[in-house]
Order: sequence, then structure tokens, then C-alpha cells
Amino acid sequence: MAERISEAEHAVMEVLWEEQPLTAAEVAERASPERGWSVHTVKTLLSRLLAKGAIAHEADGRRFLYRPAIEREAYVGRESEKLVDKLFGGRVTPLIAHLAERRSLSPEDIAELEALLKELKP
Amino acid sequence: MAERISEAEHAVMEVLWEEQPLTAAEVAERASPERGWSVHTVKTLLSRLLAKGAIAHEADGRRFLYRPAIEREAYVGRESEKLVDKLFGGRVTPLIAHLAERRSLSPEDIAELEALLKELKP
DNA sequence: GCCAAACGATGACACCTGTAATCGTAATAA
DNA sequence: TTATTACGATTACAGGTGTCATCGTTTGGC
Repeated sequence: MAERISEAEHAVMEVLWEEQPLTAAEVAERASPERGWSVHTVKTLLSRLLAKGAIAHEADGRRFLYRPAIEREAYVGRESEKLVDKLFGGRVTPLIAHLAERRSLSPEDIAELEALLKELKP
Repeated sequence: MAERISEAEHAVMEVLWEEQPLTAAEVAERASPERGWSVHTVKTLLSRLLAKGAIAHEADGRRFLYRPAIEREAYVGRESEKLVDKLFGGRVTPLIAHLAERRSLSPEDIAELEALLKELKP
């Protein structure tokens, strides 16, 4: 469950986080517009995610219904932490500084962040 | 130069960003404590980084001196953006919210962020 | 001048990833 | 009841990645 999820696998996870449970065909349908995958490809990705324990399936007649076995919240939290650790020694501020520089934050962004900070203060 | 840099390659880049230029042996020396790499491994990684254009080398007698060809700033900026785009639809605030939740921000972190926001405001 | 050490270049190899196709079987349509 | 279709399971295969070893050559020590 702490297994690494690849780029393509992540795209499948996003589909399932969006709507759930889904059959393999449905996942393919929803994922294909952007990725142009064959249904075979999607099935392979689903198998790998199953093996990693990132999703679960239950039988529905002859086919399976798939659903996420890990929460998106947990996943994005872990990934964010990994990036901050890897690139910024665990410090959040330089991350924000970088993002602010590269894509200027809108006044709304800034207001949001200020509100968030206010909440975080004791 | 916009080539993907792998995990192991990134570790080599960090060594070179820290100190530069270095010979292959020196890179291995500095990288090995944490990774336990053989010098062969490091040389392979250097070759691949060269091929990708992420580093450059100049002859120093019979060996090479390696140095980064891309700036750390640019790299971490790109990587941060990729994460924000992939996981948060490009929005910074939810990223911070996640990080704040998972590893509580210290009062210093919060102060830093506040200072940063103040600077960003017109 | 010769031998060992040191280099870069090249090769190796297993595992992961992206992207399918094929196989065997079960269900469905006719 | 048989032919087709729809599934999951299995197999495939090239390119990337992590991790080294070997080859051929240069050079520094003696």
C-alpha cells in the first residue's frame, strides 16, 4: 500500500477517485479521452494497482468493480511531503517562494493563504 | 535539457550543485555515504546525465571534471510546478493545507510564510 | 622502460513502466 | 445449441532505471 504508483497508474487512480466503483471498461472510457489508451492498457494498469494494493475489486457477475483502496488525501499528502523533503529539506517556505516566483500568485491565492495561516496560528 | 531526471540521477545532481566541478571519483565519494554506490554506478549516472544534457564535462588531463548544466533553481521550480499541476490542479493553497496538516508547521514556518506573503502583496 | 593503477567507454542484467495482443472461458444471442 | 462476444489472465516487448563489471588505454611509480 506504500508501493510506488507510476504516472500512468496515477491517471487511473484519478478516474477511480472521481467515480467509484467502476468496471475496467468504464475506467478505460473515462481515461481514454486524454490518454488515448486501449482497454487492454487500462486493464494492465488495473492489475498492477491491484497487486500493489492501491485499489480493490469485487466481483459483479463475471466482471469486476474496481474502487480505490487508498484515499486521495493520503496519497497527495505523501507525494507532497516527498517533494518537500527531496527538494527543500522539508521546509515549506522555499517551496512556496518558488511557486510564487514561477507562476505569480493571484490576490485570491494570497488571500487564501493568509486565511489558512490565520487558522493555523494558535 | 528538459529530459526527465531519475531519482538516482537527481542524487548525483545534488552533489554537483553542492560543489563543482568534481571528478567522477569525487562525486562517488560524496554520494556514497548515503547511497552506498560503487564508483561504477556513479559513472553510469554521470554518463546518462551527460547524454541528457543535465551536466557538462571538461577534460582535466586524462579525466573529466563535471559540473551542472542546469540550475538547481530551475529544476526545483519545474518539479514543484509539476506536482502542483498533477495533484492540485495548479492551486497552491491546497498543497500548503496538506503539508500543514501532515507535518504541523512550526511558528517559525508560519512567520516565514506570512513574511513571504507580505512581500508578494502589491 | 615496465607494471600496476586509474580512467572512460562499453556491456550487462534484472526490474519497472507504458502499451498492447493473445488465450481460455463464460455468457449471451440467435 | 452453437457461434460470437465480453471478460479476466497471461504473455509480450521496447525503453527507462538501478546497479555493476569488463575492456582497452593511458600514465605515474619505480
